[in-house]
Amino acid sequence: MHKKNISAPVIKRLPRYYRFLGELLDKGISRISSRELSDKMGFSASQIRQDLNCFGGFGQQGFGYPVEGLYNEIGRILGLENCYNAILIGAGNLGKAVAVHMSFEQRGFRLIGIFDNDPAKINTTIRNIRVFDTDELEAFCKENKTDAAILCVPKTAAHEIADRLYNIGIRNYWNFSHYDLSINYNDIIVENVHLNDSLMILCYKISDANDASDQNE
Amino acid sequence: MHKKNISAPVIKRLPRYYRFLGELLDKGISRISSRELSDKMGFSASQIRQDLNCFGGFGQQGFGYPVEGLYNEIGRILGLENCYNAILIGAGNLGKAVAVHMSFEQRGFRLIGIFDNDPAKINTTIRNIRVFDTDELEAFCKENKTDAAILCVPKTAAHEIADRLYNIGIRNYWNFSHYDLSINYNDIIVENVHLNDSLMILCYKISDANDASDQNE
DNA sequence: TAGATTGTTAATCGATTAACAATC
DNA sequence: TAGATTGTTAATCGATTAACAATC
Repeated sequence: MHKKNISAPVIKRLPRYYRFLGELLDKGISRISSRELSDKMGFSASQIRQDLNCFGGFGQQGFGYPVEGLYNEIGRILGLENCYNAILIGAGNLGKAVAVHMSFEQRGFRLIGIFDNDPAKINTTIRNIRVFDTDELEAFCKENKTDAAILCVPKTAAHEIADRLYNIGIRNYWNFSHYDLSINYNDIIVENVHLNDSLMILCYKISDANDASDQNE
Repeated sequence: MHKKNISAPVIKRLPRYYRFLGELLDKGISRISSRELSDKMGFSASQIRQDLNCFGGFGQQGFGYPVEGLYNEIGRILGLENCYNAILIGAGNLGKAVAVHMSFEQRGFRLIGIFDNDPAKINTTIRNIRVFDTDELEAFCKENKTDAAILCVPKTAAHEIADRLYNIGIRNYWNFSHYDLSINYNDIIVENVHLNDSLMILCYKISDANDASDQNE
């Protein structure tokens, strides 16, 4: 079902296709050509056809692609019909935002537990999910099948928590902490969200543009 | 000062260099070779030397790179000594997390105002910064030089807010909303943080790995 | 059928890796 | 000096774009 060895650039574009096709679907558009998609999304038509053909021939010569069929197909390729059990560690501002903000169920996940070591937070609920004491991590994961962990802890705590999660047997991570998990373990799957890095890149882009407009180099 | 036409892959790696060099500095390490950095960071030594040489010859043959000098140099390349005035729109969970969580001052920015249209939030303070009514956006930006906007509004509000910010003259955006700014304006600088996309990519990676271990294709 | 648009191969472009002379 | 490691050029690899035959 899944084709293998799809390159990282292609995979990164899939959610964007999914988003745009969803919008077209909402607008009631049922058919679209790679050329029209190109205009809307800013990828070249050639690249769109190449990308889609990694997974199969979803289009029809002379007519283009069926929006709904393609939308569903990409959802399936992404694996969104799954329901991976995820736990979130760190119920600070960021952890709370992630817990409340994300539509996990529409993205292939279910949030089954939140952990924190702040007594003021333990036993409260966020989005109807109980906040447990971090001490209970091992016991919880023994009782509840846990497929993935979301790391929203400060950098100082990340190393210890990561070791514990790894020892429990968790191998899939959504990592918001400033700690490079893949350096220490090589048999894990990590998707990083490094907000600091992102902000620094914005800073670079702005500074670079300013330098270019000031002609005095 | 800034070299021009640095490729996007190189720029994306800069914050990571900065982070690792900062750690070495904390540990009191004063000198490092591209080979050692390679082991720590997971980039090839060749790539590290290529990357750094985009900006200048910071190393010394036979000895390697001075950690502190290189750290400062990359900070300067990123433009972190700047102090761009930024406003944040949307004081929901995510906006609040971003406002509280980020060390703006160490990343070239200063957060000068937060905006929301929820009466319960207006005139409260987050991190000592006042939350203003979104209606006051134009007036505020007239009074206060505003270099960048951080968009933490829901998708439904993003389009209207983006138009208003653009009309005010703001051209630099840190975009957390699910709205593609660069489709509508072509003279702006945007750095996107699409959490939904990131979660879907994690879903793909997990599903893909599971398919590979189930041999039944 | 004629027009349109895909699927796919070939050409180009760019990024990464390898190699090595320069030099500390 | 000899050993080590950079800076930089050349070779390779991979991704994007262009082109066009297949076909709806």
